[in-house]
Amino acid sequence: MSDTASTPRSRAREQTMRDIVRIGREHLATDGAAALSLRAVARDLGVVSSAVYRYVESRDELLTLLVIDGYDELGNAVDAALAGVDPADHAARMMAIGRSVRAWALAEPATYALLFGSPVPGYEAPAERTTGPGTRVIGRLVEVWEAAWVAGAIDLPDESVGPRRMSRDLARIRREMGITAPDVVIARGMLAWAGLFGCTSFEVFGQYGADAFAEPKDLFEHHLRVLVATVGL
Amino acid sequence: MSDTASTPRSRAREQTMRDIVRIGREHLATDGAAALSLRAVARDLGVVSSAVYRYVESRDELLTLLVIDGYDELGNAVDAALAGVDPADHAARMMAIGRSVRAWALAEPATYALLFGSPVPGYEAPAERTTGPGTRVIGRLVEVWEAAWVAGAIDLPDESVGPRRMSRDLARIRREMGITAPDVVIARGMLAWAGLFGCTSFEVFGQYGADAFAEPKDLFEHHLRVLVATVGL
DNA sequence: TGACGAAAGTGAGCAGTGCTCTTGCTTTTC
DNA sequence: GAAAAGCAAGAGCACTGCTCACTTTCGTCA
Repeated sequence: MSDTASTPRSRAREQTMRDIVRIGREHLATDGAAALSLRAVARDLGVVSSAVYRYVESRDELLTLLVIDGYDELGNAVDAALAGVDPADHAARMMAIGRSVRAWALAEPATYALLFGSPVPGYEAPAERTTGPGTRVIGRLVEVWEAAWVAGAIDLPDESVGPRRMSRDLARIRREMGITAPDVVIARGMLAWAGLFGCTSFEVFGQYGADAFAEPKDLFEHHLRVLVATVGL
Repeated sequence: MSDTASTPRSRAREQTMRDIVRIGREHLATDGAAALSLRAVARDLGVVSSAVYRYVESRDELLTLLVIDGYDELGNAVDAALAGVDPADHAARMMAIGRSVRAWALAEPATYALLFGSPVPGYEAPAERTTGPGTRVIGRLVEVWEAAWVAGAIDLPDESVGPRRMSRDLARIRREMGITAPDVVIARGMLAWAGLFGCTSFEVFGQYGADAFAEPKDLFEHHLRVLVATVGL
């Protein structure tokens, strides 16, 4: 691709791109998404503001780069956490995913907010560039659930989860993701997914109240255990 | 208080305040929180920008007014939904709360994002003015759980939910809220609360994917049922 | 009734923002 | 070595939050 060209100019260009993303991440962490300013990035880069537009089309484009960067980092954190867990211990794997999501969110609250908080007004992440890295976490979760289902480790009542039109949607999802787990596993898995991010968001965004808990991790661990049970593990 | 004074001038002032909040809400709905501009509000109000500062201290102050307004509206929506439900049918009451939260969030996504999404950068809602209206929904939920507990309608294992320090925190919460339900009810209730907002946020913020479900309400209903079961109802 | 004083509204101005465009300069390529 | 492409600069436009000196309006009280 472009990095094989490696002319001096293209190498300088890529270095500048990396610098821009790096400085953008710093500003994101310190000032938040809406305060992200291309002019400020340009100042830190030691360059006049208009020069940045040679590299980044717009402020929204920079946000998109940071979104992709954030999804990648979160995905790497989850993968790293999974590396040390027995592939056959499905509950432990789901717990590891949950813990690593929470830990990463607390470590990078601004980036977490950019990915999972309210959308930045007037900005919409271009799906074709963000859905790939954006689905890594749920992808890993689905892998765990599917493996557990195949291994017969999921204990759930074989209940109907909704009207037929919903089963059709779930069947399509099953087909697209190439899994075999039944409706109830997928539906409850999505609840666990939303619950995981609900708990994480409440903690990161301070919805529980300033210091209601001396050790919020205790509460999260309990919630995570219940969520694991919710999917029948 | 001040509305009893009712001098002509104070009445005009209050009307202007209402207009500012109304226009602010309109802009919030159409453009989002970060795009909320005092100058634009002033234009719609038919007044020069600096005049608005006679009524509102700053842009953040306006955001605070909108936050309070939003919490009030959500609280009213929940109360209205509860009005028609049998007080003894605890599960139905919890379902009603959940449905009304979701419905209001879908009807007012921008306000919902302001309340429960990522915090607006550089802005922090002053707790002393927002915690009151901000706790109405969780307050109603706690009422339902407590009533169900007292009525013996909650079926949960009497399990330990975490280390002793967590029980201390839960005991403090129990005391402050004047309830009697045990740790597991409170802890699982908080999970249900976070789960409710996790599901709602995923739907409002489009995390499920553009149109993965023909009728997202089906999925939400299923999730709500599971959440109700999570608290033992 | 008329004068006074407080409140409301004005407009200029500062510092910041995103973004565009022209103008020079440097590097790559032919 | 000349042409083409890439890069940085700086001016400029329209917008933002917010302040301040100023004028107008209006309620109250003598």
